[in-house]
Amino acid sequence: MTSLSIAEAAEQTGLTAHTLRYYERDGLLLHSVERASSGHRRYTDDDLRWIQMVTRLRSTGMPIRDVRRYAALVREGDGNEAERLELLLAHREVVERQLAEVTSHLRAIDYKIALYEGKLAPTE
Amino acid sequence: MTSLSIAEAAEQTGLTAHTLRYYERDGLLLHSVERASSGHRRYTDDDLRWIQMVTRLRSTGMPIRDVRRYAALVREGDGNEAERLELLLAHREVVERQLAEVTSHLRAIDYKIALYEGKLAPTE
DNA sequence: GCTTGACTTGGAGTGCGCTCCAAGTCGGAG
DNA sequence: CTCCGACTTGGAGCGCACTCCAAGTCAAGC
Repeated sequence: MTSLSIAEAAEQTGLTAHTLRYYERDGLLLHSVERASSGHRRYTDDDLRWIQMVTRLRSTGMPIRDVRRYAALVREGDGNEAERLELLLAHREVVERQLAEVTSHLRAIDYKIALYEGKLAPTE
Repeated sequence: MTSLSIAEAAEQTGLTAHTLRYYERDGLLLHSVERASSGHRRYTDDDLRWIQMVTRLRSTGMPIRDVRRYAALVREGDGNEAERLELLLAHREVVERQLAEVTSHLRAIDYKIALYEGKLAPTE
């Protein structure tokens, strides 16, 4: 089991050290990250795996507040899987609606782009 | 040519009256909206069409600042189509990268969802 | 033993995109 | 003439998600 400094964890996860501390403070992680005798954080593989899940939720647009709720459910342990599932399904719906909206707006923008390209090609 | 009050324009565009004023102040519109003798804004069809384009750019994630740049180019009139095209193409790239990222993260979340569903179905 | 560099903390600051407030104006209904 | 409701303005405030700062600690190298 490797154990990484905050800088290494930042590199691995694509987050900044600032953000890693912020997530921990804000209750997005399952528990406080272990410390070396120096007091420096040491990230385990499990930590990184969870942070990856957090990153997935965040970069699909889930608000910090909801990630915290999800983390709290997982922290509680077995017995609330239905609730976790509900939360994920609700999020999934939001994301899909959003994807559809962005896609349709992008098509309209593509149409505009085609106009400009058509306008550019013939005229000198 | 119809001409709408700010409340009606808000309803039509899905924005709030606050946001419509804010966009105008911030230079996202092509020109100041016309006024009735009372001083109240009157939105024309052209205004609404442009606001729709702004909405498309915004809801695909283009920052206000870039929408303002695009509006400035259009305001300038003929001659900078290449620049407008460049801006739209750059935006398009960003959006597509983002769509791809969100989609792939969503797949990972779907996998998690499947786990929970599988866990729920068999056990009682 | 001193310096260096990577870390620690609480708390303040930032950027974005609205969102709202207070005070005022206007046109029309009663 | 008075009231109402829809609007006007400049400017303040807000929520979100970081992002940074100052001051301090620690381990290792010279």
